[in-house]
Amino acid sequence: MPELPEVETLCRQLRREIVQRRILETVIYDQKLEGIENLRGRRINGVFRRGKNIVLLLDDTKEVMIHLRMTGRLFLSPKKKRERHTRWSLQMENCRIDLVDPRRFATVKLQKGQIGSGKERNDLITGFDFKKFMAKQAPRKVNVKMLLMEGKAVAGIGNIYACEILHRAGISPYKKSARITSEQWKALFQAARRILKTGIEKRGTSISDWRDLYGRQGENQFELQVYGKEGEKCSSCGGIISRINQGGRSTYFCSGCQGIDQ
DNA sequence: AGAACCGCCTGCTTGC
DNA sequence: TGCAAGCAGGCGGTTC
Repeated sequence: MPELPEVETLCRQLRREIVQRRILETVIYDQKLEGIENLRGRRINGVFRRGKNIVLLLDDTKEVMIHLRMTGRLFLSPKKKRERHTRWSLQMENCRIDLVDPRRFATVKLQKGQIGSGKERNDLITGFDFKKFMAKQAPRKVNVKMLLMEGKAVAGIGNIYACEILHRAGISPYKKSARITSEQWKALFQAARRILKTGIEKRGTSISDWRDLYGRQGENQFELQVYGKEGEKCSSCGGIISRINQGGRSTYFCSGCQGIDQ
């Protein structure tokens, strides 16, 4: 599932391919996406990431915001036939970019440009306001795992990276946010930055169907310590990794390294 | 207001 | 082998 490192990977690759290029045509293949205006004739002035959104800045002050949700992928498709489950297509003057999404959760929105409104400062890679986090988010009653996955609290973190971050930080997923000290939060965010940066360097986690713009697998799946490893031995302490359910989602953790803290 | 839950989707895995 | 049930999960919306 595309999380911050996967989306960042796509943004970097897209930047190389389509910035300053003109759009010849956009095509909708899924009724769910009907209503997206045809962007014919506009130029792409920039590509950047906002949380897990990919933002294409257009030359008319508007922007296209793409969210891949779970199974969405963007492929550079030189001349090939459309892949199965192609939902939307961006025909550029130099290439074609296809949005492929088997489960149809992905969204594409055309909206007024919000550049300069990146005031949230809740992104651990592009700018994080620790004081604001400590004031607004840290005192909450939700457990730390679910807080990490809330886009408004911390941008871009989904299930895989949340599990990996907590393992690296040595914090139990059960731990209530309000019971974590400022020092512990600092250490947690330091661990988070390391995990996310490695994810970006490895071009994402291809544990199931993630592929980059060129259809290549990432390599971060080889870095995972707990996610998807129920019953396996923890590489740090030799304990057995467990899987629990939190908010309807699987959490993987090592009680040896992270404690129980229910 | 904040926390918890629901529904959107489809392909793959599991169990009988 | 075949078919149904179970599972995966981000996030906006709804309910408690």
